[in-house]
Amino acid sequence: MANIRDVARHAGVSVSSVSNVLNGRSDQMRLATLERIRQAMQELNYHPNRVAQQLKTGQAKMIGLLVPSIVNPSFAVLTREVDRAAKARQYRVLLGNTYRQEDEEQAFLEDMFAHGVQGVIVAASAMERPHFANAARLGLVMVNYDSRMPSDALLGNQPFDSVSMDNVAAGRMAAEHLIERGCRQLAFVTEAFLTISRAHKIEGFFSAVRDHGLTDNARVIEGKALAAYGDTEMTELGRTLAAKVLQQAPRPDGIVAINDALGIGLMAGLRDAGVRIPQDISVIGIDNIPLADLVHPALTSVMPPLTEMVAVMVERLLARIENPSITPGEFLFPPRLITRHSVIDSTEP
Amino acid sequence: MANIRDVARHAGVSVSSVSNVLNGRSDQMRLATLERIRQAMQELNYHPNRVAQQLKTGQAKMIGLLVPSIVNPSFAVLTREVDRAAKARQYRVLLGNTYRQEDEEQAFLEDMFAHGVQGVIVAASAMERPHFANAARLGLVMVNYDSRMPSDALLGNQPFDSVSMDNVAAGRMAAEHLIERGCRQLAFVTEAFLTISRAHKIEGFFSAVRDHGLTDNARVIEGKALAAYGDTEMTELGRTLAAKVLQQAPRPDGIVAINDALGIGLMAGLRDAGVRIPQDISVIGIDNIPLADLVHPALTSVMPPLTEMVAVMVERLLARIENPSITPGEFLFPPRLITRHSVIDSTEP
DNA sequence: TTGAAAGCGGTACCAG
DNA sequence: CTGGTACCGCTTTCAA
Repeated sequence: MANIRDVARHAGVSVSSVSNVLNGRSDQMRLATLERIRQAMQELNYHPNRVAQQLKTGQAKMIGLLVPSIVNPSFAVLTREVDRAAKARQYRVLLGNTYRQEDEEQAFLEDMFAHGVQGVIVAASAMERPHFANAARLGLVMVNYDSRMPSDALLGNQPFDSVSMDNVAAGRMAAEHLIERGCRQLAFVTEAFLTISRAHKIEGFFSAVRDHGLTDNARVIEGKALAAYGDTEMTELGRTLAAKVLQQAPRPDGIVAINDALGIGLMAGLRDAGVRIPQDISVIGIDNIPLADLVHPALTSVMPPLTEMVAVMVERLLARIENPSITPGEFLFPPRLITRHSVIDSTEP
Repeated sequence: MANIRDVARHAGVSVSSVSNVLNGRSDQMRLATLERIRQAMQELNYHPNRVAQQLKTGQAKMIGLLVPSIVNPSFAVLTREVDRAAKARQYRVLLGNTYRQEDEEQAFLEDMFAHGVQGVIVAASAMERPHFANAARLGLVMVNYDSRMPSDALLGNQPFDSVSMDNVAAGRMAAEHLIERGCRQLAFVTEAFLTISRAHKIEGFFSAVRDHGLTDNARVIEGKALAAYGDTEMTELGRTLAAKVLQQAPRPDGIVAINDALGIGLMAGLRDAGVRIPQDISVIGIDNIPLADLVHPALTSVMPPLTEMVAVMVERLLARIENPSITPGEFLFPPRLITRHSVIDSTEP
């Protein structure tokens, strides 16, 4: 591995000159010198040592990505997008699975400091935990994805950016789709633990229901999952909640599931009970995980515009690393409806 | 961020002493000094700068993980296990999605050098591509997971470790399970592109078939996927191949799918054609992705003992970084059968 | 326009 | 047992 001195010697110039071309300050340089340096780099197959650069400049060219579990397809897709966006700007991704555990999160943040990583994307974590605020105070730039803040009291003076789908709109969009397709007895099925994004989805759901004068026919059905980070648990919960749905009188004919995994479990549970989907009951999810396409009937879902969201997250992260005085902001993205086959189409025979 | 000099000053000792306790060379040290240093570290909330350590020692405390696509659940699970194993040894994981593209792989390897990463786990890639051998020559330690070598001619003098499930045994185990459960018309359904692991699975399949005198009733059914790295593609291929399966005469009553994703698509396609699973046709996959549990009927599958395999991969990686003279080896792991509900149980009524 | 040299935060050798 | 110091590879003044 050749180093900058080798290149300088080989080109018969000083180290500084090589450093200058490395950093794009070759405008004032004599062309012949520039050429000689370029040549030398080529011939020695020189690649600057990022570690040394980093030690000197404090710039890591790495961003951290903290996810509850990479095995959850939503986060796998997020990770791919982040990797893509980072690569486009010559950054690499340091991944951490924290299973929503405080000690893992804490350890991950400490490692980010130790590795000189200045920016981290934090997905779906309880950002009110003190170690996040603490890390922010110590200069770590963070962008939150799909916040789980328990209250929005803090919004506006958070120490990090927040990028989410407009969950109120998503809840409304889901409910409205069901209503449009002719459903009149609506239910919102969810995990009992209330996060801000869940509260927003429910809020949107009820706002649509209200607009259509269906308030008396709408309700929330909830149950408690054993663990909240896997999809298996969500699916199991959905399956369990099928019974609860069928106990309702009058029985719902349209259901919004808080996320696709739960919706898929719910469909399985309903089917086991002899219910036909969508003929007897329509189901719509929120998330649009790849699995939605593979079940039968394929699950209609409301999806976040992930690529755009990730672009903004990475952009903000790098901008705020550059210029720490930028005030953190909140970014909301409109959801999109992906129509598949789990919602009845009354226009068809 | 306090540095080692701050600690030394605070404790009234020299930098070297602090460095010594940092590196566990405190045995010869006066206890009082040790204590003072410990105290100082505490009080200043000192965390050694890994970047500086790395520049000095060349040790990165990071390992690279190259996967075709993190969105493929098999690789997501692999990634989680690698992250776990790495964490247990105080390492972090640098992730790269390369979509099996040469330029992406090449760029990833170069970045590993630039970041001072000395060990990389390479999953399911075409290891005969020259940039891998080249990276090995330049000192990068690699462990291959689930090799895609087109021929085993090179085995034994490869520049990297190779860790795989015993694919012959896996193919045999799958076929034997079907036969035991009463299937007599067997088919092996696969993607047409032949990798070594695929060839081995097919070999195992036929060896079981032969042992039971069923050779005349067994065949391979294959199709070409548009892209080979995603699961969506595999699932689509499976769906497509359902028609081909149903054209066979006599119709198969037991199918081994080259991987779970394809098996899941196949089940979807068969179901759409009115075939009941497992009553009409049994399906068994190879992989055991989390999805297998979420579809209906849940997919019986042959699984690699992933946790053990990852433990070996990480162990070998770190051992060979420590001592580059260790000869690369090949490690084969026996598969396990995970019984679910996609294979008929003739013992039940 | 180019070069010399200090220093980023550690490590490790050698002296005392 | 502890301290002084050269050095890892690069960036960045400051001088020439």
